[in-house]
Amino acid sequence: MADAVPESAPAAPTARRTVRLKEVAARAGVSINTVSRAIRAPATVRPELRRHIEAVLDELDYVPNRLAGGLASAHTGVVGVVVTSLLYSEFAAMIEGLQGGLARGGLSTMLANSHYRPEEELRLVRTMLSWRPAAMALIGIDHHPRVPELLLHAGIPVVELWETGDVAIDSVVGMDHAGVGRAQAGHLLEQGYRRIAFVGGVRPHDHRAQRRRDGCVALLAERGCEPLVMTAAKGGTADLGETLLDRLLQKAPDIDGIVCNSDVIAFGVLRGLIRRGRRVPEQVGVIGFGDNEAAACMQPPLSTMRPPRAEIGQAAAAAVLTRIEGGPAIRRVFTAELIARSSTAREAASAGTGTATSSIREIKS
Amino acid sequence: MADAVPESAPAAPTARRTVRLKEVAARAGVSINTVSRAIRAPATVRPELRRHIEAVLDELDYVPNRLAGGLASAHTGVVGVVVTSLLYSEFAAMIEGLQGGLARGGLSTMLANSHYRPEEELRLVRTMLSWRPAAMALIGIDHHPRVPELLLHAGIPVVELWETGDVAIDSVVGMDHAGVGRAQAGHLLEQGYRRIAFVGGVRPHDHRAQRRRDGCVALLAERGCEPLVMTAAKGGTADLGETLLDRLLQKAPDIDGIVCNSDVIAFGVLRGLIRRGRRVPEQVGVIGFGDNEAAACMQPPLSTMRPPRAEIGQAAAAAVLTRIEGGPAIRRVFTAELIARSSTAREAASAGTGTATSSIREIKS
DNA sequence: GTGAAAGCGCTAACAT
DNA sequence: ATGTTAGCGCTTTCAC
Repeated sequence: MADAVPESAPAAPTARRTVRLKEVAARAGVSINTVSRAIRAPATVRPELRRHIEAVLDELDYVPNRLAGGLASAHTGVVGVVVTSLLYSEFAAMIEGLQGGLARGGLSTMLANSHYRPEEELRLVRTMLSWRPAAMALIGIDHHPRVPELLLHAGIPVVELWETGDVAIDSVVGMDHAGVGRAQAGHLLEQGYRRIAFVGGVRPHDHRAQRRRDGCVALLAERGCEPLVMTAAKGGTADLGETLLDRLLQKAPDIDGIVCNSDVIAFGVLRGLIRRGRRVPEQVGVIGFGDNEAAACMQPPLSTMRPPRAEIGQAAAAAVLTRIEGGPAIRRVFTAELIARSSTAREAASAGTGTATSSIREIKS
Repeated sequence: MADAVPESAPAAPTARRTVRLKEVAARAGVSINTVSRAIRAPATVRPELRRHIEAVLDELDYVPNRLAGGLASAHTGVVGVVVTSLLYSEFAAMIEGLQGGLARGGLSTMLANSHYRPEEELRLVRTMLSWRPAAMALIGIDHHPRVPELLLHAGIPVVELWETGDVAIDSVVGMDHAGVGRAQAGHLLEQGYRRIAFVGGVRPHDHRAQRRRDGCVALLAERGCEPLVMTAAKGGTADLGETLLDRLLQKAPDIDGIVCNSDVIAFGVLRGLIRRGRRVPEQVGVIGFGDNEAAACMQPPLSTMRPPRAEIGQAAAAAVLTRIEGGPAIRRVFTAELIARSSTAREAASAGTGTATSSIREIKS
C-alpha cells in the first residue's frame, strides 16, 4: 500500500535555508528597509533601484514571512471562515463566491469546518482569532453563546452567512429560511395539493433546516391544513428520503403533497413513490430545496427552490471589504427562486419537460 | 437591500484592547514565561499555580497571538491546501477527510482555490508559503512548472491528492484515473456493448478528466473497437451532457455505449436518450463517474465508479502527519469501485431496482 | 529617497 | 519550578 519515495523527498525538513529580507538587501546593496518598501510601496523607491531590487527578489526566490509582517504591522489580510459542513455541496458555491470576492480584495481565506457542532465552532473561532484575521465569516446566526462576545471583543468585521434573523453580530447576508418553507408549501397549495407533509433530515444544530420546517408548518396551519412532519435527526440522503416516505405513507396513506428539506431527500422520495406505484405529479406533488444539478434530470423533473448561493457569498465578501474600509455593517436578505418543474404540475400533468422557471418570488417582506 | 445595523457593531475596529501574555502574567503575579509554559507545557508548572493561571487566562479571555508564536517558534501548525475547485462537490468529501485527519493531529487548514488555473496555483502556493505552513497539500500532480521547486525549496512535507503518476514532489495519495476510464469502458464491453463513446466536459487543465478519457480510448482501441470521443472544453453539467449526446448521435447514430466523464454529464445523457426514445439499458448502456448522491435515483439507476474520496483525504492527512514527525514520504494508490446499476444491465434488463453493488474491482496493477 | 533604530508578542535557551 | 535574556523577520517612525 505505502512505500517510501526516496528521491525528490527531503530526508528531513531541509537545514533551514530561507531567504530573508536581509539576504535580499545584502545582495542588492541596499538596506532591509528599502527592500521592504520596494515590495509594499514601489512608488517610494527610485524606479531604477526598484527594478534592480525586483530582479534580486526574483533571483533569490524570496517568499515573504507573513508571520513577521503581520506581527509588525498588526494586519494580516486573512479572513477566517467557519462553515458547518463542506459536504452535500450545500455551501460550496457560497464559499466559492465568498472566497472569490475576498481574493479580489486582496484577502486570503482560512476555512474550517465545525460539523454542526457548537463546541467545535467555539474552538475554531478561537483558533482563527489567534491568527489575528482581518475579518471573520460564519455560517448561520445561531452560535455557541460565547462566540458573539469573542468576536465582538476581537474588534474585527464579522459577517454571518446563509441565514438571517433579528440579531446580528455585525453584518449578515443570507436568506429567510422560514420563508423558503412557506414558499414550498404555498406552491403545493397553489397547485391544488391539500394533504401536505414536510419530510427531511434535520440535524440537531441545523437551524436553517428547522426554520424551513417551521415555515412550512406555519403556512399550512394558517391555511387550515393539518401539518404533517416526518423528520430524522441526521443529514439528508436519498435513502433517508425513501425511508421517511415509507413511515409517512404508513401514518398518512392519503398524503398528496410532500415538501422536502433538500433535493437529495426529494430524490429518494420520488424513487420511493414510483416504486410504490404512486404517480407524480398526478397523485402526489413533490418539491425540494437546493436546486441540485440532478433535479432537472429526474423523472419527473423535480420542482425546487434555488438559493442564490454565489450571490450570497459575493455579497458577504463585499460586506467584509466595505467594513474593513470603515464602512457600515450591512444586512442583506436574498430571495430564493421557485423553480417549478413537472413534479408539482398537477394541472398540466401532460405538459412535457417542465424545465420552465417561474418568475422570481418574493419570499418575505 | 442594504441598510446599516447601528447597535452591536463597532463603529470602527475598536481601539486596540487585546490581552497579551504580559497582562495575564501581571494579573497572575508571575512572569510572562510561566504563563506561556502553563499553556504549552502544563506539566512544567506547579499544579496549583497552573490552575491559578488558567483561571486568569479564562477571566481575561486570552486569545494567543499565533503570529508572534509562530515567528518565535518557527512552526505554525497550519497546512496549506490548494484545490482546483470547490464546486461540483467533486472534492468536498476528500477535503473534509483531509481536514478532519489534520485536525485530529492538531493542525489547522488553510484552503485556497485555483479554479484550474496554473498561474493562480502558483500565486496561491506562494501566498500559502508566506504563512510558513507546516505542510502543503495540492490537488493533482500536474502543476505550474515553478510549483514543485518552490515547494521543495520550502523544505516542508507536501502531499499531492486525487491523482497519481510517476513523478511526485513528496507524498502522493490518489487514484489512477486512466484506470477508471479503462474500467468504465471494460464494464460496457463486458455487458455486450460494442459501439462505445466517451462523453464529457474536459476543462483545459483538468488532467484527471483527460486521463480518464485517454484510458477509456486506449482500452477500446486494444479491444479492437473504434473509440469515439465527444467532449467540450468546459466543466460538466447535465445540459452539456445532453448537448454532447445530440452531437454524438448525429455523428454516430448506431452508438450503443456511453462512458461519461462524470455523473452529472450522465444525467443529461440519460435525459437526452429518454427524450429521443432510446431505451436504456436495452439499446444503449450508460456509465458515469463519481457516484453522485442522485445516481441511484435516476430512471434507470445509473451505473458509475465510486472514488474513495474520504479515504483519500484521510490517508493524505496521515501522510502529512507521518512526514512531519520525520517519517518517509508515502505513495498510495486507491481503487475506485464499480457500482453496477441498471443503466448498463443489458443482460438482465428486467432485473428491477438494480441497486446492487458489484465486488470491488482492481483498477490497475 | 534612503537608512537606523525600536519594537510587534511570543518562545527558547539559559540561569537560578 | 520559575525568571531572565535574546531574538524570530518584518514594519514603522524618524533622521538624514
